[in-house]
Amino acid sequence: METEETTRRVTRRRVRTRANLLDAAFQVFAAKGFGRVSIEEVCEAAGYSRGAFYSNFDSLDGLFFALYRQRADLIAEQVSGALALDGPDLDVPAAVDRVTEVLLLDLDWLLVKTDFLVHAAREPKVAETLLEHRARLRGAIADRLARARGFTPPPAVLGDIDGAAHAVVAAYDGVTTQLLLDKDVEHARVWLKQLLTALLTDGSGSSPRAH
Amino acid sequence: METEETTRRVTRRRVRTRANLLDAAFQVFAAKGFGRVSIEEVCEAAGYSRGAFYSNFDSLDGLFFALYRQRADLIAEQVSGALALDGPDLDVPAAVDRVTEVLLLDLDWLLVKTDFLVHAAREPKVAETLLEHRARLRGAIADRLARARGFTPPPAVLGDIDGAAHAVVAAYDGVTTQLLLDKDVEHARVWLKQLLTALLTDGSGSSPRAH
DNA sequence: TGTATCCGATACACAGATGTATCGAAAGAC
DNA sequence: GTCTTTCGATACATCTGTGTATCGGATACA
Repeated sequence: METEETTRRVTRRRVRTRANLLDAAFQVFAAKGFGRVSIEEVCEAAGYSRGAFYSNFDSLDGLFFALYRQRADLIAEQVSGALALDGPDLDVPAAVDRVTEVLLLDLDWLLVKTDFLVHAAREPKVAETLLEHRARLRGAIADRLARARGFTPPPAVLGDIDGAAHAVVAAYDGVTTQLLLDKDVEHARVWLKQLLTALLTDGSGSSPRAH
Repeated sequence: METEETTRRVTRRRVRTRANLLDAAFQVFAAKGFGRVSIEEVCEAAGYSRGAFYSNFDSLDGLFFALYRQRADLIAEQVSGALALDGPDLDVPAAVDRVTEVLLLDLDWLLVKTDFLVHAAREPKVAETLLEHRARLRGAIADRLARARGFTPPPAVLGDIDGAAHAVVAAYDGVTTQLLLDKDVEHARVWLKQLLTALLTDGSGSSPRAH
């Protein structure tokens, strides 16, 4: 990996192999867990030798970080899209549906993301980055809520809109935890929708069975 | 580790070293993460050689499993105690307070527990065990809710009491995730209380700021 | 106290991963 | 096409962890 900031001749082959390494890493990490993976395994999965790896990254941690960044940004984009989709007004339930769809799309991603969480929990520098990502997500949600509900304040003891956004994220995280164990994506979706509805509305909705 | 089920000659030293190994393992796991820990490190931390380890366990996984079991049972007991504390009737807020206290007591435990979660997410056999633990916990909560609220059903779209118990666990998991990153136990406590209150009551409570 | 059994330390053989140094080949610039 | 720069394969030295086999001291029990 480069440490110098001299202008390299930035080739084309390089970006391809880098992308290949990242893709392979995602697969391997999802399958075995970050802690159980060696550099060699990633290289083998990508069809390269270790030389390629060390030419593009400087450690497994570095690769993992790049991988997380890449995928997280992608998801964040999708979420933003799902949030912005309908007009400047209302329809929280529809937004909840769309976001839920995006967030619980890929079980492998949830696995890797959780790996990254526990990794970050022990590396303050990394934790900071993750916290920023989450803050951005919350911000987008809060904006959406502010737009949607006009001045209808969130109910109950959640506090202001910011509190509601916090609650949304917490619900997402909570559902994710269960999902990682039972692998039932469909159930997780309806469950998350119910939770969000319960948190964001005044409890005037219907009362389907939760489980 | 024993595989035979023959009656060994009791043992006293054995239980002590086993306990020591488990304690050391907890420290080391909390500090570095399961995936980053070697058998040697655990032994060194405990003041034993690898011989002691292999005499008591047959792999790091085995040790980890035993460790989780030990601590999880302990916590479960405490939670049960906190739930059962007051009379057969009511006072959900008080119970929420006590349980919150117990659940968010030890950051190290949360770390190790999350490590165990991602571990279990990739080992169906382990996942089953964890799911059972969680089901028991939910059961205890549901019982408590049933006792406390009489026939006041949980509000909103959560469904029945079982759904409410599910929601409580989800809230706990969600708050844990954030806590692992920002390490702010106090904030997590008040935040969890608010979330639970929002989920379990009809929203008639006060409206403190959430964040 | 004697003694049969158990526990855990030590040594060894081996497997696998790491990082670096080197070099041929590929890719871009002209 | 050539020439220069960059990429990535290979080989090497090293290190760390693993599991096993063995043995002396510890422990329980009579």
